[in-house]
Amino acid sequence: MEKEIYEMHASICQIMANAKRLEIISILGNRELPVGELAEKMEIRMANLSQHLSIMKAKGILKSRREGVSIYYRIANPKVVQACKLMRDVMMEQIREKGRFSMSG
Amino acid sequence: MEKEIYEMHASICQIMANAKRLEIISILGNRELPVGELAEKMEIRMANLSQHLSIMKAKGILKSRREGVSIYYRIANPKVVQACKLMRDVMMEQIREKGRFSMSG
DNA sequence: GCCATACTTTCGTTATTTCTAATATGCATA
DNA sequence: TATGCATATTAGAAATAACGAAAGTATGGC
Repeated sequence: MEKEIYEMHASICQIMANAKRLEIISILGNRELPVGELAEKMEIRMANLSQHLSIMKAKGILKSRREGVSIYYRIANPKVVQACKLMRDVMMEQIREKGRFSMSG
Repeated sequence: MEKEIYEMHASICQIMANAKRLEIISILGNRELPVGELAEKMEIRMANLSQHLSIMKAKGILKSRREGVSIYYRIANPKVVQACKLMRDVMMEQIREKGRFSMSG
């Protein structure tokens, strides 16, 4: 059913609908980092970061590997980064065109 | 402030985090359609569709023009369609790789 | 001016998301 | 096996989003 495809599609796009998850994607880029280091860079509580990481991993956006006591996360598919860039472009073009950007609207 | 950029970015990405809005983007593609016709294709109530259209227009994803009594909507920036395609690819690759896709996870 | 059509807005309800705090797990080393 | 460190999970509260129903607005024809 076509509608189910849209549901699945929406559920994966939802990853990018959160500022902290976008920050994770942006910080990780093409390298891998342990959770603690990410938390430090982002200045958020580790429990909260861990929740986001687990959501992103479950959706297949991130992958992780353990090295001793720490767990390294990385982006699973570079297309996610591309898609993010495109949407950022869209936003930037809007800001330029209109001189503003309505977050609430 | 960098954090604000992520908030703005998230708020525009949020458009794609909803099945009906993805369907709107997919149906519109590079043509324009009046609201009634969209509602018919999507099989949803016009009030509900109108709500989605208004959100998308406010975010600059859609543009509209009136022609007599009907209002035609179109996608404002083709990059949105590209971004959608990329995320759909990510999803499809996952389905292929894993033979499954976890929507809830 | 009055009515029909096409669409939009408002409001109340329900569902989903996000966060913090607290608790639990997994691994390494003594 | 006991302890400590890194990370994960759970529960519950607060904020946000989505929907339907009903009322509102704009346009065109009579």
